Amino acid sequence: MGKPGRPKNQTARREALVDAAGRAITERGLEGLRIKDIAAEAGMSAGSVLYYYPELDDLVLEVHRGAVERFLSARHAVTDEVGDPVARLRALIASGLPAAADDATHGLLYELHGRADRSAGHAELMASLFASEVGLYTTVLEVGAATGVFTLTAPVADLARNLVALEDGYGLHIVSRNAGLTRAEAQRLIRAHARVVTGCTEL
Amino acid sequence: MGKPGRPKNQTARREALVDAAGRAITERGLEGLRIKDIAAEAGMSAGSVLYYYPELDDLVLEVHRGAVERFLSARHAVTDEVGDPVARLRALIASGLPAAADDATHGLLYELHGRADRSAGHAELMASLFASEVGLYTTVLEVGAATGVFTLTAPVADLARNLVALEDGYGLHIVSRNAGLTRAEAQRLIRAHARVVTGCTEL
DNA sequence: GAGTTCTTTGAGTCAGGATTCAAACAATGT
DNA sequence: ACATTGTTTGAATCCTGACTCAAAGAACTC
Repeated sequence: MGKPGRPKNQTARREALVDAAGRAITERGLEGLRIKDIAAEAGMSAGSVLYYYPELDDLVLEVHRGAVERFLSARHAVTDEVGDPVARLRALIASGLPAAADDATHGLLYELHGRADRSAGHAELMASLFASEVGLYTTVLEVGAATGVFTLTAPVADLARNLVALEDGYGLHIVSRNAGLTRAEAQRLIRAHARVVTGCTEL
Repeated sequence: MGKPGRPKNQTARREALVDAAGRAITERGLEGLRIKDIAAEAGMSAGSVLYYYPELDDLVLEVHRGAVERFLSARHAVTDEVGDPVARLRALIASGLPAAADDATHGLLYELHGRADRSAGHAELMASLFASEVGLYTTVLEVGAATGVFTLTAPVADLARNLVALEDGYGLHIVSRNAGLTRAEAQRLIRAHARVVTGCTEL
């Protein structure tokens, strides 16, 4: 029937599996994750999934790692495009909110973050993501302050963390389909906050 | 063996089940929820659980509803104790953060909020909780502004929402065991923010 | 081109948990 | 006391999905 054999190299197949698992999770959620679905999504058999990932948790952790990585490099890319601190900060804020309730990346991230309270690995990833995001805001704020465009009202580390926390809070509500809170509104609110704490009216 | 019969009234048993399910969820998580566990926790048989809740989702939704209710009335109680707007705002902030990583109520809430993206019922509860919390902050801020203790830097509705979003964002990291962020630190950061936007230095 | 190794498959087994259900019995009414 | 109805149980059944494994076959070696 099928076609047993020896088709590909290991790393490529693993990537395919991580990819497939990511899709499966966004579709049915972590709770509804079945290795059969992963296999189907990757176009292989259930046996192969176990062959590469005897411990399913490892696969899920890999999905998380990948999502964090992609998300961060996307944000880096977005902010590196412009030099002006004001435009940068704006871009940073925009890139931190889910595009819509069904934003795939954010959906994945929040779903996987939910594992953090029971899994050290996921907790670590979540914490490192937070730290990196704080880092992004920190540098942008510092550049702005050095240029004189921003007048910071508090230690830059504090401001950066609050901005990330705001993102996370609003992001959570957006992916959760809170009807009283659109993405545009959240963006406006975060910007308003940024305007106050940087003393920069043209934000 | 056991003792079949007709022991109690319906509403009491349902409450017991909701209670038991809540405990089961905090222990093993939503994903590991087994009706056997609920039954054991409630001191009855699996059959009885199905008798009262043929649809398990209804039970979980009830747990969510209960958690939101308790959480809100606790926060109301805390802020109603004091009259001074400054003390009130402080108390409100303190009551919005998880006591620790294993805070039962917050754990439950975040776990259940995670369902919101797939279940309209849970989404509604989450949204209504958000709205209520915004309401709490709104009144405190308004009173403070009227008294002259606060000088608001933006529409009160905006400030209130940002405060709740901050709580949610930091709360998420606290229950997720983010090692780089203690409850005390989060509280300090939110207060610092509040100080800036209310222009109230003694916060 | 025969042997070796690595991959893949799918059928089969196994375990765990949901669901069903008949029996048992308490409460309540008559 | 008897009948009726509402609750409870646990054993039996059914289902789903994880996991096993022997067979098949590709790639690679020499």
